Amino acid sequence: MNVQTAQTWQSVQKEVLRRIHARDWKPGDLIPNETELAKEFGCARTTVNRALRSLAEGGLLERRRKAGTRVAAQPVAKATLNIAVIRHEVEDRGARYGYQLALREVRIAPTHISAALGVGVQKKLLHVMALHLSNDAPYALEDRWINAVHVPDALKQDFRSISANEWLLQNVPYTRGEISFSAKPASAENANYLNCPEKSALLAVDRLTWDHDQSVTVVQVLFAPGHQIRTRL
Amino acid sequence: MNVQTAQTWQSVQKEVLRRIHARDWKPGDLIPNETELAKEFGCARTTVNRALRSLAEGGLLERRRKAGTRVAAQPVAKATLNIAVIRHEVEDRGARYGYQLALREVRIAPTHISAALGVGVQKKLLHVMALHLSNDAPYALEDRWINAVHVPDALKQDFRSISANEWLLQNVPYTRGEISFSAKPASAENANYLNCPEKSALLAVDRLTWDHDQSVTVVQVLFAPGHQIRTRL
DNA sequence: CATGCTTTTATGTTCATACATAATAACATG
DNA sequence: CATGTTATTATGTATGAACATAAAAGCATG
Repeated sequence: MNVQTAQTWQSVQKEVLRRIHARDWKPGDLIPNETELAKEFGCARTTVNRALRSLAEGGLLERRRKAGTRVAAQPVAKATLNIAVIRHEVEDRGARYGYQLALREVRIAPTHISAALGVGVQKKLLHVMALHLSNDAPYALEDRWINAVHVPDALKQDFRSISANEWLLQNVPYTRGEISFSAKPASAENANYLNCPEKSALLAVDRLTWDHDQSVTVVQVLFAPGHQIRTRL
Repeated sequence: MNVQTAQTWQSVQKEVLRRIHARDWKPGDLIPNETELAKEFGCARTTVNRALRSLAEGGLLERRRKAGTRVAAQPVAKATLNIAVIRHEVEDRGARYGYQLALREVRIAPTHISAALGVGVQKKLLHVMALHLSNDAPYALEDRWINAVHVPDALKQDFRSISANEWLLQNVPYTRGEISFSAKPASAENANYLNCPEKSALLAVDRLTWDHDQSVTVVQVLFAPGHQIRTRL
């Protein structure tokens, strides 16, 4: 019984982490319950709970009432990607941000777009394409459709000085969304904007956002060849 | 003062979320402090704290001592990707998983690999390539180097029936890692394994993991063309 | 007016206690 | 022995009170 004092939940977490990394507690193992740990560490059960809950949220522990807490058999690595405004992404890398509106039109969308947005095929939607630049070089190509029925204010915007990306985030709330990452070959049009060979491998990020039961926007962002999205584990 | 009873931190969070989505509290706005909200909701400050802290962790609120809590000016969308064992990824999609070891060798690594792992250029490392199959079709190509100095047990494994991916997760702990996503054109060798045209756009996931100050492994996983990594926002 | 010290304040955390809830284990009953 | 009921238990949550801490704001001093 290693009774210590002046425990913070972080210090409890740190010790638990140490034991997991040292393999005192191996993947799949049941660890002592909160009451026992609290006694051992000389702190309140609340404090142990805080430490363990936080680790469970990170996927390193699995907890179930009555069954207890065990070390995750295979810690599902949770990579948290911060999908920021593209301007900030560029500026954070210490580069000069540039923006060019490539196209703005109101028209009937291709069926796969209106289907994704869940609007009638005959509805006119706002279509915006824009190029984001980093130190004057093409950085990303944004191809976006906005549900003009749900977001009529978007029709008043010309998106010449502010990107749809930023305008929407500041002006239109959303309650949920989907995001997907994939690789796509550059079309002739893509290649033209991004100044790269046709069929180059491009990283594509597709997003679809909803405000309650109304779709807001669907967007594909194509990054210039070589672009990486990185994060810690 | 809308005094309610029987408050749970989830119900407080729900109401706060409602106000943000309804734009009662707009991006950038300062919201009432914990004590005031606790009074309004008729619950303890601790309960309000729990609700707001959780929202702040999700990036929707920004909190600073003394300065107070404000709605994030632009909610940085945090996409949490679950990087699971590839076998589980395939099985979760309801497909039959298959595994083929393509190559296993112990040799001096290319300099960019030994540099990434932070080992001397003359050190021999374990190199493993394997193909993961979904319903007998190529799903992903795993190209991995293992730091045999730090993980000598890996040399005893032949990786013919269990993938290095799974063996490492179950047997070797790590304390931190980096992960990056990008798009790459298929090399002739890639194309051969993945049964796709050369120069196809492939989604690449690169991982580098460390156990304290010792590198464990560096791996590149190339997914077959068309593969998507999806998640909710 | 700049600079450093002090006060104030909102969030952050700990604690003991109490009760809620999910899930297992034990038991009873047919 | 199968099945449904009950007790037990570990985590989950709420509370009030107290103190910690970061940071802004106010104040004083040169």
